[in-house]
Amino acid sequence: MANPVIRDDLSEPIQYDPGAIERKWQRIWQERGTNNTDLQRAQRPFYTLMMFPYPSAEGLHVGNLFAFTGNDIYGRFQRLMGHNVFEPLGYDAFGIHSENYALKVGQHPMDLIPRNISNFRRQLERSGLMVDWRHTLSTTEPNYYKWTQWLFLQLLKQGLAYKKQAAVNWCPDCKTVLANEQVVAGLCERSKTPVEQRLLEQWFFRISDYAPRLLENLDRIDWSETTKTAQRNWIGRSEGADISFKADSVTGGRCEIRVFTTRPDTIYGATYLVLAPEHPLVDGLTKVTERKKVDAYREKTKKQDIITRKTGTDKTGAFTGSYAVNPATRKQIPIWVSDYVLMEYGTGAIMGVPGHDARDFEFATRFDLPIVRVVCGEREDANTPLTSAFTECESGTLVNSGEFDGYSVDAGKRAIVEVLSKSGSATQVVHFRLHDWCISRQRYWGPPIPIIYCESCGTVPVPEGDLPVVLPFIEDFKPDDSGISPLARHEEWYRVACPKCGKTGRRETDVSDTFLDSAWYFLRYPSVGNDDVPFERDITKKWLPVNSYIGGNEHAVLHLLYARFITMVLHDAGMLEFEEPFTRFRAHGHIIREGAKMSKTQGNIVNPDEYIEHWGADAFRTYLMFLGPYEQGGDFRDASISGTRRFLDRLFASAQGMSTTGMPDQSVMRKLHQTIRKVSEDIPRLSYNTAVAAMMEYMNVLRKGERTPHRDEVVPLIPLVSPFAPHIAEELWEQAGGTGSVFDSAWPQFDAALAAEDSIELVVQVNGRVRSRITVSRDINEEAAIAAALADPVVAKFVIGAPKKIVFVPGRLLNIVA
RNA sequence: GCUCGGGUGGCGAAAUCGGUAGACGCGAGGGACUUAAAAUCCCUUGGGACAUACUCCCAUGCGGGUUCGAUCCCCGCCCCGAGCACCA
Repeated sequence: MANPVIRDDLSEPIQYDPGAIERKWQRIWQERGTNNTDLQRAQRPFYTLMMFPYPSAEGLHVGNLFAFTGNDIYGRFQRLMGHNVFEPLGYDAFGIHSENYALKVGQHPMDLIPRNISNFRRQLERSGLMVDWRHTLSTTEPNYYKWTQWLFLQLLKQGLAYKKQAAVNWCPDCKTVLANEQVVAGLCERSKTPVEQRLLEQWFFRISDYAPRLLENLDRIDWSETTKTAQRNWIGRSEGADISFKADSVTGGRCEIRVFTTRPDTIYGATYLVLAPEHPLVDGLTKVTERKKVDAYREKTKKQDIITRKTGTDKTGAFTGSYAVNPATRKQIPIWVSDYVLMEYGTGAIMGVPGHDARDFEFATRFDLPIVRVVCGEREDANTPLTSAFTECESGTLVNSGEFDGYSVDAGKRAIVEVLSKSGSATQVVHFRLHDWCISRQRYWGPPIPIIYCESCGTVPVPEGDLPVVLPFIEDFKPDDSGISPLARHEEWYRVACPKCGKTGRRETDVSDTFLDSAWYFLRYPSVGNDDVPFERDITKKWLPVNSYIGGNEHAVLHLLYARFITMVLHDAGMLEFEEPFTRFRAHGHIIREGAKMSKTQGNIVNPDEYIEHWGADAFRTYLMFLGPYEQGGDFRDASISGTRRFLDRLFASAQGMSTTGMPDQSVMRKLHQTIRKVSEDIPRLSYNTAVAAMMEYMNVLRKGERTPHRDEVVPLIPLVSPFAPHIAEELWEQAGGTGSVFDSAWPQFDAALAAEDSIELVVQVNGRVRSRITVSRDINEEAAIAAALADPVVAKFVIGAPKKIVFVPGRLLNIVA
């Protein structure tokens, strides 16, 4: 054990040299394996996870570092609290982003990505994260995506993967399929060309089967409320009824049109029906006289791209010439076709209730269809004309609704469905807006979907023993006008023997969505190194679910939902004991710079290397955590970093000249324990900015006046700052004679008795306005407080006559109402 | 349009349960040290009134309300950010 450093000559202060200290400790951590976790022998496992980055060519973004540092602090804190913390980090390196960049710079992603990863690794190590690098991974490694392909086969086995025709976004200029995220206002993000729609055969996962569970479980997990809300909205549960309308088909015979509505109470106001243009019943319902118009309309809407259709507001449509019977009114109502009804949602057909739905009102006005009031509020009656749709239902009462007149909206819903269900024309149902997950990508840079098509055997899964289906190195990976994957140009790759019959088959040439790579990576980390299984049973049981997950809220409805879905599927297959992967999730905020968004084009991106070089990683980390509330983000201002650096300078200086004799100052010790309490409370709730502020405050107290701080006043501060500034903490810990790593020491114990103040400042208000502050004993009672307050001349001045009322908040405030 | 955040000094921000508005930091001003500068250290710093002090008034996007007391709760608006968007 080293002796505490005691120096006589303080005139030449030892300079704090972050560069040297950080290099030294990063080397020692590496040599001693300080950041490695013994996963097998850990007694109190704590898995802390951050969303893994996409390793871009530009290098680590300061936003990544902001996120990672917040996670690292939490992990280091848990370690000091006695947990065995596992903090892995890997790379999400497949995907269109990497591919487009590779195309732009004319290099191959297989060359580019390893270079980017090693640059990222260098930057991440430099920033002092407590990452166990023995467990890193990249989604692009065959020994990782082997298991991504395996996962696909498991879903296929469970009947949760299927193939169907679906529309994709197509950019005619880039000659490529685009992800939805790359279509901005109907235009290709890169070339600004209008995006077209193409119909292609695609693989889907039945995530919509899991909608009820994905929704219900949200009540049981400790996640940021904003994230849960986003998922709830995305899953979009709607309670209502499917109602059947009968109509005569043009080919003779009756047919039944099922519509979905959340407002069965308004059925007496349903004056027409609308089918989506793709609805299978449209053909059979279109009269000869109308066929031309209807066909033309369907053709027109088919050509329209997804975006125009979604954002267009002017209602269009065509009349089929047929009529259906409203089961409530028994009246004949016309059947229309319009693209404001979506085939993908509900039953692809609706009943038009123009009086009580804004869109139906617009449609009925446009095509002169009857508008009937069937609900009125407190100020209307059955005959009050409608100038817009009346959608208020809280206070609504049914009118013009036959036997249901006078019912409230809620009672009407129940009663009408009940009556109609007796004749079999209504069923209570729940619909979700969550669609199945399309995982096919007609691109190169992803894991090939492990399927072989055979003329005699059909769709054949690649046997698990043959995995991985290795992504071949090809030069011409640029997508072309054909709308098929670049891999489809390589017969030598896709032409293979059918695993079942041995005849010539053809590989699936699409690759899977990047989001599938990231939907299970947290299961892999603990088992990295074992290539025989995707995740080891025992180690998974010990380490999962993830204790703490931190990431950006932009993934609230994509990655976070997919990861939950995949976990549930594996749970149902008996491979996992839990069905929710992340016990606690917190969304971090985003940082901007000098009030503006950071962007490449604006040239205002913070390069972490330069800042770390200049200020040191510790000061940079501490500043990132100090600049704003972690869960809300903040404004990165270059001029402000000096403040956190100064704090570390002072900390370093204070630790150089500590006195080891005599007793510590009592009021300093009181402040110290108040600081311990504050920091211990702030870190778990990710209130890092206030934790740093509290330590700065303590530093100000410690340095007040011309005194040499006592060892006992300084040493407990070292573990306290260590999560934020790990290198300087290790250095000071060593200097102070600590054994081993500071991270294997203990978090300082808060002593309530030491922190307690004897006297307090009691705020005295008169009529709710602060008039004075008096110093009194901590446990002063009401009478004594009143007496002391009235003795104050300023208070006395405002209290005229006997007080009407006294409000006394012990230890805080006294309010005299005069 | 809907949903979720947010709006507080010159700036980044605090205020954990309805109880001292502006902690902490930056910047700015003044001072000490220095031949000088940097660094460091000390003091001041929301706005206004008063010669000064004591003190008082105003102030948390805007307008109301509840309360002894509102940055915080309620009602009605405005603005900024993010996400979703014809979801019946």
